[in-house]
Amino acid sequence: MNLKQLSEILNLSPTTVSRALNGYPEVSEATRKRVQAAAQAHGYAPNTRARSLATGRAHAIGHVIPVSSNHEMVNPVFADFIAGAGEVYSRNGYEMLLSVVSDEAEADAYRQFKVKGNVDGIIVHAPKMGDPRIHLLNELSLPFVVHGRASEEVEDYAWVDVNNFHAFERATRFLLDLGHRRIALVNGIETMDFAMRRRAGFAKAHEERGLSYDPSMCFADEMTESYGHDTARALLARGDAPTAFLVSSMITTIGVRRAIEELGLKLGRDVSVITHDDELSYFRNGADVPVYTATRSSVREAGRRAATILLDIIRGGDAPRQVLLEADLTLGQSTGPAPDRGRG
Amino acid sequence: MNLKQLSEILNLSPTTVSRALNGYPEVSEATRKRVQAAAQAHGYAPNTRARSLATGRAHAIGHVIPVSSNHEMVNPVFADFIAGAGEVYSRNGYEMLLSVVSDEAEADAYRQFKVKGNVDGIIVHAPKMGDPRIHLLNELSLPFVVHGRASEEVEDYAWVDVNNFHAFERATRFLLDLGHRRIALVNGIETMDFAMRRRAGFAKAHEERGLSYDPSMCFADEMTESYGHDTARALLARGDAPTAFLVSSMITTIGVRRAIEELGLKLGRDVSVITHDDELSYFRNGADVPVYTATRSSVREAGRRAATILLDIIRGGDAPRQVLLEADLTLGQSTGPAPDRGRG
DNA sequence: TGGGGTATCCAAAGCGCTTTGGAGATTGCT
DNA sequence: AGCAATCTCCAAAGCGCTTTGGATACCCCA
Repeated sequence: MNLKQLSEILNLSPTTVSRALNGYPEVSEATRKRVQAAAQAHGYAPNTRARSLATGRAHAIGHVIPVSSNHEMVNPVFADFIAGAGEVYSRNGYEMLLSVVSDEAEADAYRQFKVKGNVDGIIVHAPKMGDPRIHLLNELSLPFVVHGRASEEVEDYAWVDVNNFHAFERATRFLLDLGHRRIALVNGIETMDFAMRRRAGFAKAHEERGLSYDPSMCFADEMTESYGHDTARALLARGDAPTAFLVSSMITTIGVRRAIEELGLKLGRDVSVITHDDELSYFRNGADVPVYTATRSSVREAGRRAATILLDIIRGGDAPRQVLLEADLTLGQSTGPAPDRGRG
Repeated sequence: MNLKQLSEILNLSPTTVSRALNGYPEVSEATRKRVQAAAQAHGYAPNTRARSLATGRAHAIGHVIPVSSNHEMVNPVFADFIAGAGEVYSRNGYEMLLSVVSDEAEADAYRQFKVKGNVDGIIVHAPKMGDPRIHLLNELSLPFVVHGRASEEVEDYAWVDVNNFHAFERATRFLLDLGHRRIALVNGIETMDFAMRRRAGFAKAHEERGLSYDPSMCFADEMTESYGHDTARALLARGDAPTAFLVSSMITTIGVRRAIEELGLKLGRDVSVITHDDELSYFRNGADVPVYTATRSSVREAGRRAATILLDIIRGGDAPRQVLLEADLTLGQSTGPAPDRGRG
């Protein structure tokens, strides 16, 4: 069933049917109703490709998912981010185009999107410091929103980010307040912008109290479970073992926890842990009392916000282009006062 | 830059340029080279929408991601499955269209794909027993591959599945061999086909030894971490606590582990656990010696296989349409002989 | 009655590509 | 040399839709 066939059934021209369906005023309410009813009855919906070609708008948003070439890891937050963004897209009649691409090919993926004209805008994931993609996309004049920010970037661009600096600054302060002085930072790869900011917050909290931290207790890698385990295991074997961990992801925290338990230590008593919690749907941080003390911010909500901004840009709206979300610091069972010196 | 402009630069007709680029034989090798070079130089790539309209092939595959309406959960295996499928798509010049949709709206999402003509095929996720989508898609005559199977379905269809029955049968046998007699099954929702099959395998292993299992030790729910925790916590408090757990997902197993440790029990000694391991990229099951004894099957590989089959169907190929992957049973540190009766 | 305004509908062009059905140039063969 | 076969290339139609620029019919008022 296409437009022409439907119009023949109705004894109308394709023009009128198209206008009726798209809400143009040049058609009487009576015929509009008639057309809508017929479209419904025959299960007609305009062919996306034809409409896109005619209007020049793809009604689709592109997401480029980078797969790190070394570990072939897919960041687990993508699923939830995409779920959030997807909600907004469907509600607005947009489609989501996913491109799974290895790191190096990413820039080219954006160019392809532009040249092939199959998206109206793009969401940029996982920006690195001074990420070149921002310049590239501005140059291509393809609307985009970044999930995160790219420091050192001077150009103007739209973004949705969590205040990672502030979150980790607060978390660190909290641990210092509890008397912890040897705090390990188990961070993401620090070319990633969020990781760099978290580290800066961690450092700032020490500085402002005139304390210094041990760089040999700061780690940066892809946030897998085994990374958390192996790092914690090694650290806890040291003579000057840390009394607290600040961990950048729930998954990695699971590994840290495993190490702690293997050594017969008790979480929240012998060792304190604060994690960053993206509120992944399958990994809620406890029900009544959270299991982990955590800096918390919903990545799904971030997805919604980013999508909303992008659609607004495409429509030429004037909503704010930059959203900085503050993370909650929720108190859970994984933190406690620093144990007496006697232990170490 | 479009076809016409490029052809003007080259002093050729659009026809010739199109043919040169698409490898038709009606054009000399010399001009083909010239055309390709020019396309490269000017960064030309055909407009997807126009090409789709002309050829009637969308060069895109649709994935419908259902978001369960009650818990708003996104299955964490999707990310890895999609990464696997995405690889195959990009390699073959296909795009991936994602539709995030609540359970109820799913059937309609497929109809829309068909009517709007923006995909050439569909991957069906998370089939339920006797899933109506299979009949629907056959009726729509839209090529599709199911990730999993739908028992009670008599129609013919393409699928890629893990032998869930066999995997859980073997795992159960293994626990029985170790002397375990009270085994808890912490399963996914049992309207899901895979969950039902796993339960059947679990039952079969008992039966064939003339043993019976306690239905009050069988659970079925969305596979979150807290589900695993709360279930194990409750079970271990019982007088007839299980000595072993068979768990349907790594995430849920993390919760089970947490419960075990909270109670001061030792995994692999006091309580044995076997999990199903989808080989999620961020959650590798240990390095040298696996942490968990597990039935293991790469969901990413399943994604690759499913995508490959789908493209073959679309091209009218004749590769096998049904792939049953056997899961490995890998021995890890989470299982051991059943503890003496004395303990309970 | 007749001219201007308004409401309603339509014909045709065009979006950028592929593809059918030739046309012209070149070659091979007798 | 002359004709058919073969190489190259091209004009034009068409994919299904939107949109510009009318055309027609109807109404109101002088």
